[in-house]
Amino acid sequence: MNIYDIAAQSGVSIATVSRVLNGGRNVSSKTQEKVLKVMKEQGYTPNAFARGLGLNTMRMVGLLCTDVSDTFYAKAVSLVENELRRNGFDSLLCSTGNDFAEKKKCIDLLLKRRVDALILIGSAFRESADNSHIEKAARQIPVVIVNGYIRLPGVHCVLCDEESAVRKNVRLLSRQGCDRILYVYDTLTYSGCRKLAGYKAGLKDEGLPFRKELLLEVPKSVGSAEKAVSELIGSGGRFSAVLASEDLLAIGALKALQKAGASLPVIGFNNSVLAECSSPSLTSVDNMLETLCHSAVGLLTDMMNGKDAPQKVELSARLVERESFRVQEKTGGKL
Amino acid sequence: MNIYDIAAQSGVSIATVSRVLNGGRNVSSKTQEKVLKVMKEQGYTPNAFARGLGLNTMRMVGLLCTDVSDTFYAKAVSLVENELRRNGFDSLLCSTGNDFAEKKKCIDLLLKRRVDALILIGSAFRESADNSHIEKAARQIPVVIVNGYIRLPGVHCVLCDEESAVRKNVRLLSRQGCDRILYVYDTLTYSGCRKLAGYKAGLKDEGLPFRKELLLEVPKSVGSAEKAVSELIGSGGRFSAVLASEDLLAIGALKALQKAGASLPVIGFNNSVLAECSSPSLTSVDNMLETLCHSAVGLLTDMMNGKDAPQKVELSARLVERESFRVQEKTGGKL
DNA sequence: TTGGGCTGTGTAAGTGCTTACAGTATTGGA
DNA sequence: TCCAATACTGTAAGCACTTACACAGCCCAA
Repeated sequence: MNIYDIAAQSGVSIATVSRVLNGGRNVSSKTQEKVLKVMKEQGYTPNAFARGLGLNTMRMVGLLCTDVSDTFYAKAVSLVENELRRNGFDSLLCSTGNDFAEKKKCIDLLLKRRVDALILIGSAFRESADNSHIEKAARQIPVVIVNGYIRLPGVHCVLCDEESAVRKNVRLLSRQGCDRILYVYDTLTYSGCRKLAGYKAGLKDEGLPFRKELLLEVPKSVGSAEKAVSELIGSGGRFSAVLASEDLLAIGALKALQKAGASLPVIGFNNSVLAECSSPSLTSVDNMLETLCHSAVGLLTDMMNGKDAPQKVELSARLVERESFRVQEKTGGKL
Repeated sequence: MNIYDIAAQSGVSIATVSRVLNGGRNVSSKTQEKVLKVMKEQGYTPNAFARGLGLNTMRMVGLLCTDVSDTFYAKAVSLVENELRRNGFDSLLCSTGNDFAEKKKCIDLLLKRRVDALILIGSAFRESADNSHIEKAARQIPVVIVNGYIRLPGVHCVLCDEESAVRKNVRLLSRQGCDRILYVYDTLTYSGCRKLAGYKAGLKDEGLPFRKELLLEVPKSVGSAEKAVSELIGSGGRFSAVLASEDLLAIGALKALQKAGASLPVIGFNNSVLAECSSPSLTSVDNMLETLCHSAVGLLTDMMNGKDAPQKVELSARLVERESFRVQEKTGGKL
């Protein structure tokens, strides 16, 4: 069943059928109706590959994501996918894990698929790393990074000012009298570096000394954060509040504190579902993921339509206060 | 840059180049090397659309998922995508939400894209619903449902025996002396119905009466479950344990209990990250998602290779005990 | 020396669509 | 009544690949 069959049965040429397929411009409404009717009767579906070959696009966008099973990235993928579909694009998903080589391979894979654009979601990018594969992609198609930043020609970035967010948090805690703020973090991606910078800047703002022993780098899981914080407490580490680069880590810290019978302000990051799940529920930074994803797709479609788009879009974050912020007021810090 | 250019520069015909592209059978190793070298030099990438047209496949699989931002589904998508990629297939993702029409539209979309197979993930299927679109898909390509079940020709299902799991949980709680077990659930998908059936069967096993007032249907969120359970407690509802169809709901219940100053055994379902995040951490049913996803892709590839595959694969679930199961022992139920 | 089988290669006919260009019919104004 | 403009429609040439089939060259057994 192809365009020739439809043409024959409609008594028109394949060109006319094709025109109907592509919106029916330059086709009399009578002819169009006739052709559409035959198509429907025959249950005809145009061959997407042939179409792709002719139009040189299948309206697909590649989504490269570090880990879809991560709550935060999953949300981003969901938002982006929906927005793309609303714009007539389907999403080819690659969830790569943190492995650099795997990411590279996936970008190649997506380019081979001839996707129309690429969206990189929290892909643990660092400016310092070898980003030649991204550069290569950007030479061919529009590339947008969600919640990350690399300064490269043709690579557009949509992110929120996480540095300021953390900085503000430090200030908040300091003004509440917390002078020893523990910072728990995982991988130092671009985002990770910015947050750490915010932590340091916040300390400086408040005239607090930066102490190496209040930095805790751990793998990204509740368990590892809990263990690390417990150990710190066990070995006599003293701190009066906890800031984390990720809700998961904040929750781990919260658990460690609970076990130690302590109750300190804890602030997470990403404002994921997890924040609602912990007890006490977790105060967290909302990095405006909805808006980010919306803008990302907006940028992309603009670029695909030949308009030019800003190289960097940066939003402000928003603190969502929950119980973990107020605990100190009730019970007093104990560490 | 196309196959003609490569052929010309290699001094061979396009047929030979094509053969090299497709594995190099019937090509002398000398010729193959020569062609590969030219390809590399020229940075040649074969056109995927033309390839798709010729081979009638682009090695893509459609992933239809109710909601990728849901922790459980996200994990499934991640596992499936990885496994597919390992088998040389890319994943076209559609996250539809619960809307029936949207799902239908997405299946059509994916069929139009000429995907090689379809994987339906937790797509809230009901046997009773109109599944004609799925049936239609199954007539064209292999279809596998992960964690759901519909009895339809050509539709293969991979799931775990959730009914038995819940039934066993009821028994466990009953043997601990809990005679009024609250069941909190959300949508009655196939999976949802099976779990509810397990609850009822478990009660019967233990000679406990089924009480309508111990059923709580709520939207799938922490907040709604918390609210509903709080209200139940407030209005004098009495129960001695909580079973939930979903970790989110279990956590909501846990929070309501905490607020009421009560401590009862609570068991969730899915064994998601959330279970580790709550305090007390949540005992939950592991429905073997890794194995399910692995088998699903196995089935699919078998089917695509013309082998026949079982219509239904059913695994046993596994209870993962955490703190929320043991609370009663420490503090005694209070409701 | 011949012929059959094998290996490697090329020719050409698909694969199903888009679209530039040409051509026909129709309309309206002069 | 005629001509130009307009509105449709068709022809045919892409698009970049795959692969059936033919064939050339080679080896080896008869």
